[in-house]
Amino acid sequence: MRQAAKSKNIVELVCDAGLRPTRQRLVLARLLFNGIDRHVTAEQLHSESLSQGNSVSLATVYNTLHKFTAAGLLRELVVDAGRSYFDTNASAHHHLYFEDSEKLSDISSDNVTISEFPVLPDGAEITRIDIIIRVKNGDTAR
Amino acid sequence: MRQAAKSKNIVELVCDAGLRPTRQRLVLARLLFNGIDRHVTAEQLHSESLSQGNSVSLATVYNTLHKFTAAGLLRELVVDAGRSYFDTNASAHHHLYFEDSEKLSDISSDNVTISEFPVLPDGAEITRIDIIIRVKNGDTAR
DNA sequence: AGTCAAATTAGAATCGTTCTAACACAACTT
DNA sequence: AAGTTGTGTTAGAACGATTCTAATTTGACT
Repeated sequence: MRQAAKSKNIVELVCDAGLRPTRQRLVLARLLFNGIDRHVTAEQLHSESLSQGNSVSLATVYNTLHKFTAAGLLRELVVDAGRSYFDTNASAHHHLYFEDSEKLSDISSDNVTISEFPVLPDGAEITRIDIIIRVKNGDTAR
Repeated sequence: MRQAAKSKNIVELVCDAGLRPTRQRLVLARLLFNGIDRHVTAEQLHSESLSQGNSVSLATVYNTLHKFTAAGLLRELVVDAGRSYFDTNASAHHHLYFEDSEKLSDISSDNVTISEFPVLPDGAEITRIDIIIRVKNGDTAR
């Protein structure tokens, strides 16, 4: 369980990921890892940092999201054509997707069990299992 | 089980979907519903019809794929950001995604069981469950 | 044949994302 | 504290998939 709430920890978080703790990365990391799990798009995160007065270019937002993802701090997920969400919960779990509001909510993998696993081709290695339960109507969680 | 192999059936297939059997739609339907389940992108289908001498504009390919999807003949699925696949198997089933070759292969839903279903918010209604098992290495199953 | 809505089209427009190449900065030297 | 070097940031251009627009064509029904 990650609990990177205080600023000092944010610097460590970024450094531990093998990344230089630049102003931009710290701004973004603070927005992302504030203790609450989030599902953000690059554009969202960009406008959040701008509206709080911390200018970061969109290119940097993308670069940083990808670096964080490569470092295992984030998980990228695709739900809709033409838009990526970045999930601050990088551990194994699944998703509920509210089609109306285009919001995501986590499902613990404890709540889902896959039995009778399909046979994989020789040499194949599973990198990830994504389960998305698409829902319409109903309140947006979060 | 759909078995729309012969041309006559193709006309019916399109008409039964409530769509006018135009030349373009028949060309595309013939490519799509030839008896073998396929996972195609719009661009792929477009170039297939061109290379067999049947000109169809890309816009029409998109229009048609969406009409067919709305009619329940196809199922759209997103695996990668920025690209939609259309699956000619519209019934409930799941997918294996070969990251190296960017190909998909079906998994019967009989092979996967979800137990301990998560509790949904009030009023929520499941429209679909997508399970994608991402695989690297291993042969591409067609 | 004539009408009219529906379908098709080329090309422009849009959207999210990535690229480019110039500039700035952090960290390490001395 | 200045110099160097490689890494990070940036604005804006470029990109690829998809959608839109407005004009034209077609199919189906008088």
